[in-house]
Amino acid sequence: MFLQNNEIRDLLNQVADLLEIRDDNPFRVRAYREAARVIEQMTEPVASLVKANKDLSQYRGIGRDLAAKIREIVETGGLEQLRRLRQELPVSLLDLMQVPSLGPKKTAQLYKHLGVASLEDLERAARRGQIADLSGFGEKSQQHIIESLGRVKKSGEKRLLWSDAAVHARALEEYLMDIEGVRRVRVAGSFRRGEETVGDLDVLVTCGRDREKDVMEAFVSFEGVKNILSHGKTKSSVILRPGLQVDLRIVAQVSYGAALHYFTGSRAHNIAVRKLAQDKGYKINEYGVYQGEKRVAGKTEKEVYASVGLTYIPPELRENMGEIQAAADNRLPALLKRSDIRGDLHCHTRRTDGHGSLEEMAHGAIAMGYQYLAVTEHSQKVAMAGGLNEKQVLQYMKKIDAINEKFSGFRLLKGMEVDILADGRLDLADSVLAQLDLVVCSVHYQQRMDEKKQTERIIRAMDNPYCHILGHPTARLINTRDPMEIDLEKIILAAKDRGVILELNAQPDRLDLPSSYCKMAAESGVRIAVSTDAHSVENLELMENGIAAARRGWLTRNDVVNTRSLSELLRLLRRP
DNA sequence: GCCGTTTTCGGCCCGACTGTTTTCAGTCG
Ligand SMILES: Nc1nc2c(ncn2[C@H]2C[C@H](O)[C@@H](COP(=O)(O)OP(=O)(O)OP(=O)(O)O)O2)c(=O)[nH]1
Ligand SMILES: [Mg+2]
Ligand SMILES: [Mg+2]
Ligand SMILES: [Zn+2]
Repeated sequence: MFLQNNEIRDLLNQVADLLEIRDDNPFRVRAYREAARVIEQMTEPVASLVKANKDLSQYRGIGRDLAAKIREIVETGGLEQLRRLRQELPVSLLDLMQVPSLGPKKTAQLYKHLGVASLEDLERAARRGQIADLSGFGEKSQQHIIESLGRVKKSGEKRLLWSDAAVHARALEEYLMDIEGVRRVRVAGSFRRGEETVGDLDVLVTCGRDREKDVMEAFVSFEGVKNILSHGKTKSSVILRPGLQVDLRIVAQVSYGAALHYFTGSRAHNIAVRKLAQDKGYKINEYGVYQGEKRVAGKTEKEVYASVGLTYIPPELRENMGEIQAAADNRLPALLKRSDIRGDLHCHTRRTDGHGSLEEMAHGAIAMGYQYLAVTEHSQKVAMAGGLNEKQVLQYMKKIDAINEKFSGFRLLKGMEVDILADGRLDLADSVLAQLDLVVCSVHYQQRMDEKKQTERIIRAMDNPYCHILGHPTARLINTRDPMEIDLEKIILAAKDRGVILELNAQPDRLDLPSSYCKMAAESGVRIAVSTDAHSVENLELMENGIAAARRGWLTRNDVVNTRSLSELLRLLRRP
């Protein structure tokens, strides 16, 4: 099969690392890394673009040379340049680069003078005391290397799910807010951008005059700290007991906006905004926007953006993926927000594998401020969840009708999450589906089929006129299970043709349909349902997760069906 | 290697912390 975007990204990053160890032009190195980033962020598989003879140099950051190299990678599965580099330098040097404190220069030094080419070599050399004598190293850095060897990220070691990081973030915020002199605490970085997973927590703090030192002291003394990596006046890094790194930055109040902008990133976004400032005769750093020595902005992020002629850019969009041009043209979308949401279109109760009763879920939804909640139990095929057969569905519908009698201004929608069988038929008879308010169809079994078959299976399910929503379309579980091999472009077009809605499942390890495909779907005119797939009353609050993912996909109120009133929603569902 | 209503050549974001170093390079955010 053709290489995936992530595999192409890895090859380009390998070239970059090896060039850097060889002390090549740093800007050339950067160009490879930038191309790798662009490819990682692309929604479409690069292989498809190459096959379709698309001109890759249309992408900013990919020029004539890199376009040709990417094409070579897709067509041959490798890159001649990389093979040559690997003859010149052992590829295991890339492992050395993973050791904290070892970058390209020190790696080259270790290899050149001590023949250190692997982590084992490194440990041996350090323990024998050979490294301390090397120029640029000393006793401390040798000791540091020994300690750092334990912190090398193994391949396959996972980034934290956003929702897991949130638990640590909240605890830390609380601790920091209680420190005397602290004014503001903000978790920035990938966490604030709402990424699916985060590599660390980046926390910005402002405090009263001359309190910086004490505040920093208090931070590194946090009970959860296992390890202090660095400890300076304005910036420190620690490792918490669960292995999570936290970077803390302290600035004065006047720099809050500029610092928040810096620390929220992304790196690529920062570089692009700072470049804009340069072009306009300004300099942006974490302290403010400067014209010469004079600070001209920086108290708020809005000020920072305004200084370079941009409207405020929401954190979720800050990836240098078109948001800066859109802000310059004042055409950023009004992103989906919590107050837009009128209901939830996917949940389970105790009748199958949920925990709440129908009444409890209804009251939970009302407490969320909703007009409707679709109860979508599993169908019979999903036996381990106690899925319902046709007869049971009809009985259950009566029960829901009875409960709905008690409400005004709110309704439980009679739904089902119907399993898509291996051949694309649905797990319940059309005669039953026809009586439901809402049908979510999703794949639970046989997720390993070749792409063509799997895609046909799903499109066949969407052919059923009662299929309203395609549930968790890729079936991925973040950090656990890869997405199914499917042609999502085809599925999006098929959904468009049939009036099928795609689900953005808000479960923290699903976030499925992934954001970039949500963007593609919305651009194709396909609507999205942001659904929690709640299995308990508390789970209804996962809507926030879904909204963050939707925002990263540039979705607006208009793109999302569960922003509609009940009557509008029902009108918008396809009918046979 | 990329890029261009200032440029097709000459720039490419900017700064904190550490350790090794006599004034700063390397790494990292
Ligand atoms: N201007 C500038 N800012 C940077 C650079 N590297 C990092 N930053 C800023 C933007 C990042 O979002 C922020 C935090 O850095 P991190 O390494 O923690 O990255 P981030 O949180 O985006 O992703 P992560 O999930 O931690 O891998 O610091 C850089 O090279 N230049
Ligand atoms: Mg981070
Ligand atoms: Mg960080
Ligand atoms: Zn479900």
